[in-house]
Amino acid sequence: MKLKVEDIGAYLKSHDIKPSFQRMKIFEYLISHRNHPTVEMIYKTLVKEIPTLSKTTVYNTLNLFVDKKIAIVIVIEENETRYDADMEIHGHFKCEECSAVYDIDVEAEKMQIKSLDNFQINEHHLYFKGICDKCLEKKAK
Amino acid sequence: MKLKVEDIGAYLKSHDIKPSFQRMKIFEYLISHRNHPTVEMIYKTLVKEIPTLSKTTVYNTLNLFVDKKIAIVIVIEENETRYDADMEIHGHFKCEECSAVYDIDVEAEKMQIKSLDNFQINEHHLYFKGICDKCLEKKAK
DNA sequence: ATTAATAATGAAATGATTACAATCTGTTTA
DNA sequence: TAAACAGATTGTAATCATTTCATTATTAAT
Repeated sequence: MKLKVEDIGAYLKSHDIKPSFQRMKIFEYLISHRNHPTVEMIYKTLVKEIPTLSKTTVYNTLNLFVDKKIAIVIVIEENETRYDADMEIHGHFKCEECSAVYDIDVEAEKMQIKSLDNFQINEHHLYFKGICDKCLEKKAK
Repeated sequence: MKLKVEDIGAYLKSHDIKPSFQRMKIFEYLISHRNHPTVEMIYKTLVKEIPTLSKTTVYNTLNLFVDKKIAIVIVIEENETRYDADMEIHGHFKCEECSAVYDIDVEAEKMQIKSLDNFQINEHHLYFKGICDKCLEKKAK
C-alpha cells in the first residue's frame, strides 16, 4: 500500500475517522517514518511542530487507529508498545545492539499452521531478536 | 524436554542457579502448569503455600531464569508479561474469548527467513490471536 | 448565532515493574 | 562453636507507561 501524504485525510475518512489536524499528523508520522515508533517517539517529534500537543492525544489517536484497523500494535520488548501502519502481514526483527526494528517479508504460507485449522485467526505476529548484519560487521572489526 | 519435579534442584544447579526453596517452587509452577503465567498468577498461587512470599522474589527469580536461559518472556498483550519454561522453539495462540494461551508446534524451517541470512538470530517468536475451536463451537450455538 | 457533538488537553489515578535498603539464611572459616 | 560473609528474600518506595476523567476547545448542524 502506497499512501501519499495528501491522501491521508481521505484515507482516515474512509475508515470512519474524522481527519483532525492531530490525527493527520500522527498518521503522517507513521507512514513517513516507518520506524515502529513508541508513543514517546511520536510525541517528542510532533510536539516540536505542535507545541500544544498532549501525550494523551497521541494515546487516544493510536488506540483509535488500532480500533479502526489502520494500525497494529507491535510488542517486542515488555513495556514498550510500538505502532505500525503497515497492515500487510509481515514480520519484524529487532537488533539488540542498535535497537532498530526491521520489517521482514513473510510468505503467507509460512503463517499457515495446520494445528490451527479450526481456529479463527485474527492477528499474525512473527518477530525475531538478535544482531543485525551491520552491527555484526562492526563487532567483527 | 521432560523434567521431573524431583530433578528441579539439579537442573537449576546445572544452570548456575542456587536452588532455594522459592526458586524451586516457582520453577515447579512453570513446568507443572504450563499455562504461560504472569507474575500475578504465580504469586497468587504460591503465596497460599508460602505465606511469606514476596512478589519481588517472583520478579527477581523470573528475571534470573531468563538470564540463565531456562525460561523465556512471552509478550502477547501489552502490559502482560508472561513466562514459559519450554525452551524449544514453538509458537503461541491466544484466544480472545477465553484468554487461554495455546502452544503451537512450529517446524524449524518455518522460522528460516532468507532475508535474515546475515543476521544473528537469538530469539524466535511466533504467535496468533483469534478465537479457539472450543469458543467457536460455543458461539455457533 | 446557538446548540450539540466530537476532539484535545492536562491532571490525577492506576498498575506493572524496578530500585533499594533491611533482614534473613546458609556456608565458610577461625 | 561462633563470627563473618555472601547471597537470597522481603517490603517499601520510586518509576514509568498507560488510562481515566473532567474541562476546554473546535467543528458541524440547526
